[in-house]
Amino acid sequence: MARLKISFTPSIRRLPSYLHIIRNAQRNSQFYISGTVIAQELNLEPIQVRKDLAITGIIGKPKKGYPVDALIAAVERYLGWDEMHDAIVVGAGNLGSALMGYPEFRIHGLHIVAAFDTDPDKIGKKIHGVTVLNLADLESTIRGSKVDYAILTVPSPQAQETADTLVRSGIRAIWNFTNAKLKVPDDVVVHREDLSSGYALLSVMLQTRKSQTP
Amino acid sequence: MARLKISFTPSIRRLPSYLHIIRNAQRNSQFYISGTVIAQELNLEPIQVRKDLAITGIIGKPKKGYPVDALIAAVERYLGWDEMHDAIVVGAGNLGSALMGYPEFRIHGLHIVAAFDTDPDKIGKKIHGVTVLNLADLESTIRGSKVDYAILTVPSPQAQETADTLVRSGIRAIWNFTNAKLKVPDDVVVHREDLSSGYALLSVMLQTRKSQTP
DNA sequence: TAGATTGTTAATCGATTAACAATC
DNA sequence: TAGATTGTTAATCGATTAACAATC
Repeated sequence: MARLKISFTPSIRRLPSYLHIIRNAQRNSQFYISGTVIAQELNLEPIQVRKDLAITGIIGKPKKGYPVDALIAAVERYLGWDEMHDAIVVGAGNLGSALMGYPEFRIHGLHIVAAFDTDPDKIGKKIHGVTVLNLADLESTIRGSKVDYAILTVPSPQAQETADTLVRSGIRAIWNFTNAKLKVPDDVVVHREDLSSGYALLSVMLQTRKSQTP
Repeated sequence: MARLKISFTPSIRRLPSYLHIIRNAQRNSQFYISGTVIAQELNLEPIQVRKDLAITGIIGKPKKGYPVDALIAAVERYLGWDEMHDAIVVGAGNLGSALMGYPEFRIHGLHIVAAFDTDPDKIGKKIHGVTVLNLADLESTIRGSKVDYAILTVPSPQAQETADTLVRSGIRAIWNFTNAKLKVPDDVVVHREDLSSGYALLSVMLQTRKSQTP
């Protein structure tokens, strides 16, 4: 079970932040934006921004910076955000519901077409415009469709079982918000989003900062 | 505006996952757990797990592994999760509401004592057991209290303004779920949680995997 | 005992940062 | 033109991995 190793992981993770700033520049009718400016907005080093943007293939102009429209296109292209991808939310609980209503996903090409849950009170209802279907019907509904992404927000103990169903249904990518480490075939990609890890970092930062202020 | 640099950032981010596995071992009445076993569960290298656990100060026993109870205590201690910390949620929208109902936070010492919003329909109501108060009253309510954390889930355009209020109110740590890069004094720590960065990674993984399957 | 696992010290790897020539 | 900014090549830094003696 060899896991896929992605090069430039930290750079890829920074690209969405850059994109946000570049889009703001576009909204302000700027034609060029320099790596220096992007770096300033994010408290990063300009050289890091330039290196990161280089992986998208964009070519900047000395003295002016990067052409805004072309840069947005290059970043979106690199991230695969230039095309719409259908997604389903599996588990229409608190977090799943919040993600259905998260407007930014649409901007990034993620189109949530349905949600699935086992709760009879939720099945048939709409949450943030997304219809909740019976989880038991997942395979028959999704199989053969062009849904690429599953956003997995079921309770952790059900995560593996649900992931198995997703794989059988032809899902290619699972965004795993549960605590479970999922076992999936090699041609299915999984990214686990761990909210606790960010909290751990903040917690250690707070302790460090506290002890520095005597 | 020097930003705090935390050493061992990747290690700290992995600790919550370890903790989850070690807790399971405890539930199964195991007295010892080896780094090898933890590594297997998470598809990591055993040496990485040992190095990570070493920063918590725990001492293992050759052949047996780490004593489960002591290991949990050491990790929690290191993360500052051995004591309860009061937190507020600022912005009781979809995401904010979901986080109020996220049961894992309590296990990790995070106690959400109140939420704040500007929406008159929400003020006075309870969401997942948490009372929503008027955002206008934030400073007077929080000032002088022992609330350490603010979970910031307001719309991005209001983020900086709200953060300023939080700082004036004596908040020490901000968990920033908005797109805004916050400007805060040096004695306030901020961690920005960027859901888009995880999605970017998954998206690039999907493309890479696709192109490998011809 | 034999062998699994630890912790330490060293080697490797990859990401960040620095230096600087090219250029608009 | 002068100077800001790019892209490239090299140096540094930190994290991961390897090797291995110690040990229960």
